[in-house]
Amino acid sequence: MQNTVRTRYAPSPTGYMHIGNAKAALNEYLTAKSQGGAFLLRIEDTDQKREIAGAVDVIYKTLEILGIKHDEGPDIGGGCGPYVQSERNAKGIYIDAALELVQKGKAYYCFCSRERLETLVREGTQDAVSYDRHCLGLPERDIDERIAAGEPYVIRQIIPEGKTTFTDEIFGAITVNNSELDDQVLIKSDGFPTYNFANVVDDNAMMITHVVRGTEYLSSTPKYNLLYEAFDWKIPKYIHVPMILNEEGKKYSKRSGAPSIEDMVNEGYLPEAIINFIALLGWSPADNREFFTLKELEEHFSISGLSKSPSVVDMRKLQWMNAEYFKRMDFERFYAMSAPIIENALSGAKLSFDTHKLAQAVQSRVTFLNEVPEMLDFLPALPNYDITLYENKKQKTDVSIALSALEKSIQALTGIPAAGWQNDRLYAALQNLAAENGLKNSQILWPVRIALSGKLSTPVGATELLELLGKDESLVRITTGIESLRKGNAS
RNA sequence: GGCCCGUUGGUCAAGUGGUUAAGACACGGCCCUUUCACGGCUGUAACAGGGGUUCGAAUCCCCUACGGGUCACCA
Repeated sequence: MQNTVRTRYAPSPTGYMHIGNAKAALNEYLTAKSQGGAFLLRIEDTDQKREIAGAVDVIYKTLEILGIKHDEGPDIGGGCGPYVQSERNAKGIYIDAALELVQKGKAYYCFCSRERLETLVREGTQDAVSYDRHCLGLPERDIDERIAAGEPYVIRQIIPEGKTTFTDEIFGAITVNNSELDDQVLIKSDGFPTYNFANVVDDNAMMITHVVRGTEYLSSTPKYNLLYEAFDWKIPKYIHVPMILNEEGKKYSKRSGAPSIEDMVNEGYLPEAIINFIALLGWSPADNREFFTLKELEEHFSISGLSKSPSVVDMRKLQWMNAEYFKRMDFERFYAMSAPIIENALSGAKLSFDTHKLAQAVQSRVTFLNEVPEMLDFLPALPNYDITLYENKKQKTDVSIALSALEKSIQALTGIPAAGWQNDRLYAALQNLAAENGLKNSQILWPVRIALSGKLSTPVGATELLELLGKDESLVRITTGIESLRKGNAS
């Protein structure tokens, strides 16, 4: 197949990956995969000062967690390697490219010191600096001598006069006056290429067809075009996607305390929920559907669904989605994930509980797995609780109703043999009890549930709790409840 | 400050000249074998403002406001 779509995620190894970074990778990935293309990973480590040890491994690991697989990259190779810019630089790829432009008269050596550069101020502004082409047109002999003498230099591209227009797949045609642009540095004095330059050289070498990146690159895109034009290379399609903002409306970033994907997963966010959630940020499917696996996204993603304006991350919606993913998960998988937690939470208990039943009870009401221990903490031992829990306006119960409800319940329950201690039968018995006494179901069931759990909320209802705790323990707890209600009433 | 981009409810968003301006999260109410939840039903809530163009504008044009991005030997 010719003209296959090729995209790349090209991070700098400067630390962990957060939602914003993951979204960037996902955009590249989906753009390729939705069109049957290839997705590659390239490491852009041209700034040695900012590099952080181990960051590349974090990138591999995060992408793996999320299920975003690259087809080519430093770890798996491919036809366009190496895929790490420092390695490419060692092979002279960038300097050769820059020299090619010097040869063509489209770039030049510049020996200006940083001190001199700082004295340059763009007219009409306070702080923007513009290079004055001081070194343009130096005699070749001078250049050779100064280089031979070891004087540091950079290589700059000559920005031609006129205007530059590029077309973005989302924003359309954008035109900028070249006078806005500086003679950009291609090769830094440390011999490394600048980001922009390396990016263009590599995207060309790696046959990247679609450049997907954040809108913060919109205003530097003319520089990219000028580079492609200077080399007479084919310009890729540009797709500038809106940025991801945090709750304060600022760019989602490490600086503002964005958590890493790894941390989020450790806290209990499911990778598939994260993927689903971030996919819907700044993009919407043609049919307004909300739930997608990564595979489904690959089929449904389309550039036309991308929006122009930035979107704010709403963690509550992510949490909702996480809970949805637990609910929709098949039980076997949920059981495998939750059973160890349930068993650990109950490890000190004298009673034994049916882990299977507890897992079922908990599955539909959990947002994070680490909530499970707290949900079940009343099972091993009845906690101390305040008798005000028995008061519930909506259920029309108060302390005195609760007391008589419990007294009547304990009689009715005592009569049920341990062998028939099952939810259906228990429910029927308590329902009868309510009917006989002219009470609402909830006026019996609420107090019973409180007495059994000592908590306002439990993962299961009153009669299921009875079954779970067993006859003996249930009667003990209800008796305890009666006693505390009597005391409370008396005082 | 120059240049570039954006602006539909608190948030995500549909919508591309004619709609009662979808849907989701969150929030409120009601219903349900009881709590929390699930589920079902339902409510509050939006086209930044002003001018045009048009029979008709969230949709097209202009201006203003606000927000963001960018102007590096950082990526």
